[in-house]
Amino acid sequence: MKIEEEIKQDKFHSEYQKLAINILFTSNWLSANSTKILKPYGISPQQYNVLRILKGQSPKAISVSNIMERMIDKMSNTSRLVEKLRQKELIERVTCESDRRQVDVKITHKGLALLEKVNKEMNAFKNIADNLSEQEAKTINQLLDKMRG
Amino acid sequence: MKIEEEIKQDKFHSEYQKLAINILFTSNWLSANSTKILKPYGISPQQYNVLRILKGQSPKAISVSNIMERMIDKMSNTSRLVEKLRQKELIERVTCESDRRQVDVKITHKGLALLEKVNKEMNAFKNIADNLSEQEAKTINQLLDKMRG
DNA sequence: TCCATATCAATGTATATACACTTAATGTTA
DNA sequence: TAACATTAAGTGTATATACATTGATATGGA
Repeated sequence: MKIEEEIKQDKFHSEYQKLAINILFTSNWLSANSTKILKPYGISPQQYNVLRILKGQSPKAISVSNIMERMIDKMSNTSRLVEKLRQKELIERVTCESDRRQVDVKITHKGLALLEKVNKEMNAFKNIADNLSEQEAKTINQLLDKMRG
Repeated sequence: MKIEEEIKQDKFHSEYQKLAINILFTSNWLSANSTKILKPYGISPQQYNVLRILKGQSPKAISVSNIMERMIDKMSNTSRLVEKLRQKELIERVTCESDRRQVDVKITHKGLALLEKVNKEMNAFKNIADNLSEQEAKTINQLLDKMRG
């Protein structure tokens, strides 16, 4: 559906302004979708993002600041997110011996098992694939990268 | 900068997964930018969105639920946002006489004046225009609309 | 008219977020 | 090595958010 209809605004100041609004709107649309899928599993999209990052490094551990660098939303509070995941026993956290300021974080078997189940449902990206060709997805990816400069 | 570098992830499961992440990341990037510009004016991006919607209707008033329909983030709490703006005297709120469940909301002179000043700075969209042609912006807009189905 | 249902806005509450500040450990250099 | 700067992580706090619920009004059918 056209963004004009989604937010009932029939004209925009420019194609660029419309683009900014379209990106924000689409992002919220994607988030709402993930939140809904993740809810029954008791994790937020941000926590899911952290779990995926840790799975990507598994079985190695990485530091909290390394997690932060890899997060989609750099502004979120990684320490507290990690603590939430630890309470659920989805990750483990150990002080790094060689640099005692750092904390080594690693996904647990329980975390990997959860991710396995969730990922199946997270073929929410299937929705996207239903509407766009792979080439079209690639085009947007290239243009967004270009846009951010 | 390529999304791969932004979040230090060198490969994705598919072009579609990459697209979802790219949209979320770019949206956060835009939000962080607006938050920074708006901060000295004491309003949040959501409050800015509401003010713009009200300006679009000015001098007419619209109901809280009409505002909600037009918001980029439909999930936010419009009642409370409106109350914040009222406290700052940027809008006014009157119970609708013909339907006493509704509330008529209208932007004030003070609100319009603030928007005027902010909008000048909000040519943050200039950043986008620096990197993309109008045709490229249009292409992304069309593809995002198509993507949401 | 009466009652069930729908709609509009507001509120309660748990959680999340932004952002400044603190604490502890490590690096640097005079 | 003492003094200062930097880095990593955690914390305090005000605000924002998601989401269920409430309360008031309106609507539509028996």
